Amino acid sequence: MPVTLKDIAREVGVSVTTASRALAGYPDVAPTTRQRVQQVAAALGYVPNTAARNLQRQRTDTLALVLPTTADLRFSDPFFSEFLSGLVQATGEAGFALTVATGSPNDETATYLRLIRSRRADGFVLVRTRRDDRRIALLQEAGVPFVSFGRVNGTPGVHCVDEDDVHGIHLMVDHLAGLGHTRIACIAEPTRFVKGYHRFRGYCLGLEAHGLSFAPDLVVETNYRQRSGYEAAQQLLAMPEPPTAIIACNDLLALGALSAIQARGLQAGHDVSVTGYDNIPLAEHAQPPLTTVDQPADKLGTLVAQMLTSLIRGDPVAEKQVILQPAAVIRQSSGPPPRAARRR
Amino acid sequence: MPVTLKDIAREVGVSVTTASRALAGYPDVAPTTRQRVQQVAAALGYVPNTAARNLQRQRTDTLALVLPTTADLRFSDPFFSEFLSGLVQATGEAGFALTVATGSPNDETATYLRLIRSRRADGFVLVRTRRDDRRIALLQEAGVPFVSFGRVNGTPGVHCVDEDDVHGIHLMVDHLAGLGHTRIACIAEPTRFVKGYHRFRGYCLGLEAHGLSFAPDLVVETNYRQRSGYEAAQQLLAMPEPPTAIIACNDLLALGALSAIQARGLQAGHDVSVTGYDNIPLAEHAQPPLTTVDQPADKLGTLVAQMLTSLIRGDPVAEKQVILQPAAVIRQSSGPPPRAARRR
DNA sequence: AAAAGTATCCAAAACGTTTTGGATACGAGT
DNA sequence: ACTCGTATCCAAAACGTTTTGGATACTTTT
Repeated sequence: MPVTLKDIAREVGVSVTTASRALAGYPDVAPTTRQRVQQVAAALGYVPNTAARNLQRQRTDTLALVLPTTADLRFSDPFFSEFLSGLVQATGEAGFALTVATGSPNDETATYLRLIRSRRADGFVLVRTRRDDRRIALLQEAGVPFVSFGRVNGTPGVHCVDEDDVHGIHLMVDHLAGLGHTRIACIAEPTRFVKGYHRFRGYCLGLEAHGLSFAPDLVVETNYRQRSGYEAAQQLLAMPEPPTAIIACNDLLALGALSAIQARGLQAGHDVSVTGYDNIPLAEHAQPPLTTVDQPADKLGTLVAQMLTSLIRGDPVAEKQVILQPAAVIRQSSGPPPRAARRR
Repeated sequence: MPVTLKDIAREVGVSVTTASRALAGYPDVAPTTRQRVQQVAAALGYVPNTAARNLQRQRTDTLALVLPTTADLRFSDPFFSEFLSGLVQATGEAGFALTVATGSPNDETATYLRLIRSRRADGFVLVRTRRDDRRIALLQEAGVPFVSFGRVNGTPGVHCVDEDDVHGIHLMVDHLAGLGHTRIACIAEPTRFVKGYHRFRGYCLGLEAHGLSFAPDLVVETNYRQRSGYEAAQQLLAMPEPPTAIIACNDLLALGALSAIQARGLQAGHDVSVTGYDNIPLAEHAQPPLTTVDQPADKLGTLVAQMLTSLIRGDPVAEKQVILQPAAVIRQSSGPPPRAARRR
């Protein structure tokens, strides 16, 4: 039922070769012939069979994204869906398709190997990159192009897109220290992930820059979920000498922290300051509106897609590492420390 | 570089046919031969070339999902990312791949036609289904299997998965009416979408069931964004005789409404009640925690994937329409109307 | 008039898999 | 000795496209 090149060739009275070359724009086909071929192709609604084309061309014009799916890293982050949105959009605009697969972390290598060997995709998008990430060596050895969302430092020559998380959190420390806070806690993402690690480092470096001492009990390393932010904040607030400010390493954690603060009868932004990271749409409408660091999710997705498709095409890629500079978004969840705390 | 059947055949000293049939489990290959083939295949890390296999089999074992991307329908809904998570997971478990494309609404038909004609996918997942949806006729005519998330009533024989939105919103009306509210507003999603339409109908039917009159000025039809919920609530609260309860047709809208209420110095759940829909993870940690209707996003995604893969395989599908029954989740954003209002 | 160039076309091969339709060899049944 | 079944194998075709390496006819140059 589907119309093939053969149908067009028959209809026009020309060979399959000529039909193919006419549509592909080769110069060795007469203008009138080309026109007739194009006309018939359009009339019949011809679209090349992807499998046949992929087989012959030895490429698929497809990017692959493997979603990390584990119980504790649930995939409900609004940041991620905007990232995906940008990724899909730019992928399509570059004439590529995107296939999304899933692989549990235990057979992660197998998932990637299968995708590579089956030639299902020409390149890979890496997300949730870890500091020691087996996927990188795997893809490099296989010689498959890939772009990581999240900096990769150890290995040279890795293409990646990221925002400067260290600087981003540093901005929050600057902001809070500037307001007079001295006991600043941190609800950290897992530091085995590069972004979580850099955010935590930004916290440490920020404290140092302001001459504040690092107190291990003011740091709670947790996962990405809002509930964890809630629990971590509860724990921090229950301390004998609780922090006056909490830097949460993403907005969901921060929203959880806000919730914990209010559940305790305290006023966020007054009794305790809270900051987040990502500036998801919800942050603006939180109660109180959340001070955070802007991370333009869909733009980052777009950049990843553009870099990866360029890489695959062999187009020159200006920068191997594109690191966006973050901007602070100051809202009402942060304010000066309460007087009682200031007196200490 | 990639290892093919030919490599295995040469290594084992057998024909390509036999190698293929050995791996495919045909009975006409000697046990010892099969074993050697399997062994060599495993040793060489053989994975069939997808393009070649698809071309020959005339199917792709792939599902397609076209993301709706427009300015006002931004794709940052946490509900959706969980839906996608379930979809991807179940798709993979069924041995299918998922390709995600994007199509602006103006060339939507073209996007689908291209995907169909290029034989890129064996079936389609429809989301954001509209009441009058051209995609349905298109896919039916093309004879391509598809499953819609969101009921499709007009056309018979359409496979779909949904939650009973009418009933879900009805539950919220019941709840609010039971608390004594009589002026119940509605912030509706666009009613050209089936789910938005059914939710709005649930509101109307609910009012009717409780003998409450329908007031057009208590209804604001908007889009899916939180900001819109904020603005709609502002508008409702600015009325000379504002509603005592607001039914928002999804959680993001509800969160926006909560925000507007607090910005006005009112207390949600006390001065004005608010309910949402979807029970996204954020709802539980909102301030105050949001009364809403549970819609298990990842389960719905899973169901869609399972139904669609069964459909493609030709397996029997028990029910063409799987409609989950919703459950109310009562939290603190809803309470009895303030006394001043009750007196009226 | 022959040679060289140019414009236009196409048959056949190739991509890697699965399927079709036998072929071969061997032992059992007559 | 001959047929018949059975177990095991494989050459060739097919899927639909792109690419290779000419072929043909016509025009221009020498």
